[in-house]
Amino acid sequence: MKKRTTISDVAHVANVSMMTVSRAMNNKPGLSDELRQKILKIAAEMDYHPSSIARGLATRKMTTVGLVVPSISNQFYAQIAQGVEEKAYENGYSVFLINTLAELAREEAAMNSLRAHDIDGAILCSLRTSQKKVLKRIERFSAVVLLNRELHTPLPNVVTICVNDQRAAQEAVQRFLETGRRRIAYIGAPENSFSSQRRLDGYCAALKNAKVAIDSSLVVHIMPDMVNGMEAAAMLLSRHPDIDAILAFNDLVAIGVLQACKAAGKKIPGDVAVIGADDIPMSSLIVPPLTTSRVNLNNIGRLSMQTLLGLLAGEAPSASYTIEPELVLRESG
Amino acid sequence: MKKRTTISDVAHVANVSMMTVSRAMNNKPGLSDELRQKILKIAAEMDYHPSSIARGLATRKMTTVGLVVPSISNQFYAQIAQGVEEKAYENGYSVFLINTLAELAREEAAMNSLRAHDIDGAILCSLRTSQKKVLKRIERFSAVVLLNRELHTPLPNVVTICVNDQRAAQEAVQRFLETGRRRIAYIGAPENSFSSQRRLDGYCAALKNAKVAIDSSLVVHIMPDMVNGMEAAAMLLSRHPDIDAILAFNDLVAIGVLQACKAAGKKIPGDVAVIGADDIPMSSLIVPPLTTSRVNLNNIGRLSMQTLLGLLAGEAPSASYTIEPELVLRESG
DNA sequence: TTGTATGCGTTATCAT
DNA sequence: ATGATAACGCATACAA
Repeated sequence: MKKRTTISDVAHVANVSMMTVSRAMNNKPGLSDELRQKILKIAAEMDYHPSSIARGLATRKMTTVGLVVPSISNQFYAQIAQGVEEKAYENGYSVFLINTLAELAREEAAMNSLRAHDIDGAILCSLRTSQKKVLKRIERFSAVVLLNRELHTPLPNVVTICVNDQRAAQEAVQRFLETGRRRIAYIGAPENSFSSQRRLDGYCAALKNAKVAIDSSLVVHIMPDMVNGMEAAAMLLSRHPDIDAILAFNDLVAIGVLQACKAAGKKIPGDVAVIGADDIPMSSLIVPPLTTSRVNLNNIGRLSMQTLLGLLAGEAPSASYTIEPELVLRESG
Repeated sequence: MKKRTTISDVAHVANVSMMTVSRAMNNKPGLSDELRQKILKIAAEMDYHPSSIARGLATRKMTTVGLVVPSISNQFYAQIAQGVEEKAYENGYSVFLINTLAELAREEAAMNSLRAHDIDGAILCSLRTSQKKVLKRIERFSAVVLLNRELHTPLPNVVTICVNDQRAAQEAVQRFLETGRRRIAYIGAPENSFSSQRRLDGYCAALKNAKVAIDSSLVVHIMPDMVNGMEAAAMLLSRHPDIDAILAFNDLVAIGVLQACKAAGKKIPGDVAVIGADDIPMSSLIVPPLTTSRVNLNNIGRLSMQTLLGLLAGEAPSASYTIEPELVLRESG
């Protein structure tokens, strides 16, 4: 490995002080344009790139941010991550990626790691850590964006961005009701998932509005993926053959549900209507095309990073954003 | 934001020197067990976490690695990233994530950024940068893993890991030939994609072995996603109605192909057989289930990180790995 | 316009 | 076993 070129190396070659090189590199005033150009040229020739850690130590700004997600292999977070990274790149920031697998210990480890790396800000997605502990950790960061996680105590350096899961679920169930369904099941994520909880609230609200009794045996909680969705739906359909609609936590689960319905000989949407959430790319391509609620995840990622940048710049943006999903009516429900 | 607790703060409270605290925190010899415990306890109470950037500046080891991918929203890379991050976490490393969108300028920017951040090593996926420039950049890193990119000049600090795309494609085409197909199309990624190039090589090799003439009008290059796959297949089928098999660059493209076939009234696999690559989760669930070649992407990610760690530890592992995909026969071909 | 001294938080090295 | 000092690479504050 080639040795690092330092500002001192450049200063020597250019026959100036380190400070002059520093000023030239950072586009700061205090030297003639001619000299600046000369230094920049020498730096380029020497392939000099300032050490951001040394700079960070000196300035206490690392131009790095942390992105904490349950799992980057989940398309939901991958698309958000793409948006975050794009916006970060556009603004000269680098991003640390950390997966937590939705485990509390990992979430804590993630926040400690980010702190150790002196990140400027963090985007924390779907945190399951308790309110109290979140507050405890957040006070060590200068700026935080909380995605799909509410915070009861507003803080000046924190913005929350939440998808309106409740409204989306409520609309979906209303759609079921309008098309004559009455035995409506909900396949949610684990109970400590805030998103799933909010979707359950919407589900209950819609049923209550329509004066349809809530049957708790029609509500199940699973780790939300295709296979579990399929199994949960198969179980529900065998125990409750009268089910005529299923609201799924997300599209992955919904696609599993579709498979289970086919296997059980149920026509979709004739016998059972199905609605998912997220509108992942495959949802429009499977048979039947899935009715779902859509949010632009890439935009959410970009918005999150943009908001974080605002916070870092000292702006005082609104303490919370709500992203409104749009119900996409296709054939499954 | 709360002010950072430093080693000096802890030293004061514990009434010892900074060095003693440092030794205690790093489990180094040079102090009684009793004192070590006392210091550790005080550090914990003060919520002291060493600054990795300061430590990095002093030791020139940042315990960070860079992961460069074309796009994290592509499931292929997302799953690899998951494996990389998991293995990194297990070994106390943090990972910088950078998307390049397969753009050369971005790839260069990515490598400069990683260098500026003094990362210990990098995992570079599907790099399109020229051999010469890659060598130029790589010499600044102490360890590099190149994924799905060959390097003609072996270097002591570089390991390449490649999926055997050629063999996989060759096997797929052989399968087509064995089932009587003769008009076999290939829908590949852009021409500067090494993976796609290798798949094309396999495609040609299989045809040559079977003494089937290669018709270049049956080969097209697209940005590999579902929609483009669908459009490319529709175009191919309308121009060449006699096509009886299509090899797709990956499953996403293959799924698009499936849609196009249905729209064109082609039975699968009766009229047209289709084989993809990657075995993404949905491939087994769509109708008809997709024949494809499978590699364990999470494992590849873990292997990459493991290999990088080995390199950093000064081990001299084999200069290259080849991952052998497995043809998964389902119903589409 | 340019340079010097100092500090960021930590560890290596050398001393005690 | 413990501590003092320098150094890592850079920028801030101040001086010239």
